Amino acid sequence: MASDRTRQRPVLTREVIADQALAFIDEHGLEALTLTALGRVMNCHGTAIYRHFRDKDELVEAALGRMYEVSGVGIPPKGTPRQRLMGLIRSLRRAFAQHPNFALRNLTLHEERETAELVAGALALLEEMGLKGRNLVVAYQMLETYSIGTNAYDFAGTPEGWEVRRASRRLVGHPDVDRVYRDVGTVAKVDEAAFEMGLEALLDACERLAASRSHR
Amino acid sequence: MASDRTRQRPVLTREVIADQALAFIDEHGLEALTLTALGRVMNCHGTAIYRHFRDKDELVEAALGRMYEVSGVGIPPKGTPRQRLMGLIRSLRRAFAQHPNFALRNLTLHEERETAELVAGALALLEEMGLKGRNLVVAYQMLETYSIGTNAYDFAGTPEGWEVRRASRRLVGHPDVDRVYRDVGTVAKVDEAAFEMGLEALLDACERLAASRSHR
DNA sequence: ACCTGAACACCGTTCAAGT
DNA sequence: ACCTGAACACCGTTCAAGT
Repeated sequence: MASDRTRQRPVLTREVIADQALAFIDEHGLEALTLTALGRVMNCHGTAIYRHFRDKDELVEAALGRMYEVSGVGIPPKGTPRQRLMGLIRSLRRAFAQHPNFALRNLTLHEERETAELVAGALALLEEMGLKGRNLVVAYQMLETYSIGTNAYDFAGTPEGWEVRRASRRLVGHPDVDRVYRDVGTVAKVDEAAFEMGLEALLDACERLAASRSHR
Repeated sequence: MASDRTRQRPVLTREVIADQALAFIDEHGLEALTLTALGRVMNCHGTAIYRHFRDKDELVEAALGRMYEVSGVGIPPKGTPRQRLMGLIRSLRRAFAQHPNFALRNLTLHEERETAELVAGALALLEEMGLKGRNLVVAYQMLETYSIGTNAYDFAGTPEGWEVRRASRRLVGHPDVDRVYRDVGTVAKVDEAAFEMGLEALLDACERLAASRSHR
């Protein structure tokens, strides 16, 4: 119905721009995202973006929000509380595995409005596991910090960073380490095994805390 | 013995510049570190630094190295393997608590030559606990990722970020959470309790893994 | 109302020129 | 050998001018 759009430029709206920024960051990385570069991709002047976003930071935040949406981050509807909690944390990890260039950005804190319902859902699951009071808060914080922290460290700079981590490991000169890290593919596998092992251990700790009678 | 140094400028050497950069980052943050700003502090032209460092990244890396040194990061000489391992990880956490502006920088991987002996020491302690082969590598990776990841998430943007995290928590509207986060001081306390709880749980998992007969 | 183009302040980095 | 100063390319951001 649009009369004549000038040479295939999409309509500039917050969502369209955020999606383009998401694609750009996925392909070229966060450091490469420049307003003029993004404008070139969208067939518009880079400064036009300022009509829709206050500054670059707000744009990147919107792109991160879109990433959460398209990645299907959420709590699985079925299973025990523990299983559903692990499902949420694993869905977060999958999201950053697919969009590793957002891993670092997720560490700097902003007002999190969109994730508030995920937090509420996770808290409800921990309550179902028997946690309450200060124990509930500490357990939640432990899981959030573990999830965000490990995602950031494991995926920041991947896949190029795998070779760096592997080289650093072999520099140590330990025979067992040397054998495991013989090829680059094992770096991600070890990271994954370590993540799963840690996740199970932390949830064990949550269950133990729930079983203990001390709750402030 | 120096004949006449021009108005209190220290001799420009890698170590002196790195120390000044460390102090600057501690005070003003990593984003505020500009070569011209650092030059102003040191009474020299900003470009003079390029005589001693290849680029800004190399300078920041040197500052991070100095931070490790002055913070006394290391393995305590006495105790059980588990205690010594926890001592190392806690010393790392103390270092970033005192120098939070380095928390984010530690996530991007570089060739780690200086920390190689710490890695070797940690591996030796895990071996004393009975770990070997692939299990040893996975356990080590789990602890390293936990340490670096939690430090990054807990300290990036502190102390200003505490208020942001607290505001985000109260946004959820959960009564228990609301009560715990009544004042800002509790944010750091909850983070600390969560870190300790997770650390113990991960070391429990390492001991269990060592006790199991499956290795490799 | 929305976009363009020029402009501003500020980066990291290079390099010829000074001493 | 080491530092200075000018210069370059490139940022984010602002704003008057166009349509």
